[in-house]
Amino acid sequence: MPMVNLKKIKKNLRTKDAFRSRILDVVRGIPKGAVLTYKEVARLAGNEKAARAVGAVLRRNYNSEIPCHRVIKTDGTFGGYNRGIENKAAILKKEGYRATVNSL
DNA sequence: ATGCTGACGCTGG
DNA sequence: CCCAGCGCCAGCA
Repeated sequence: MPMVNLKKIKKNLRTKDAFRSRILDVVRGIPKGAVLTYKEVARLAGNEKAARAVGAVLRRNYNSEIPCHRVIKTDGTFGGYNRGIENKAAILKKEGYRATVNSL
């Protein structure tokens, strides 16, 4: 049973891997009825300039525990969705989202 | 290592 | 209002 390699863990914190998990963490925390923009998620994940990368990560994520349908564009449009853009719109409507949660 | 691509964002025209 | 041009970053060939 090897003990945890702190060095490696620490290094991971500033790696793309970490960035990715932070994104997922953030998205996982979006409450029902609310939505965040890609930019917001990027900021909460540590890099405001990485909005585009956020999309890239979410696009490749298929974990149903992650409500990636609650992430939309800054201009208010939906953006894309793995399981069908229509589905995304439908779900959001059903959840009755109001505005973006900038205060997180 | 290098070059494209894309669920983005902002500035102009 | 619509669109092209740039900048940005991670993912992948």
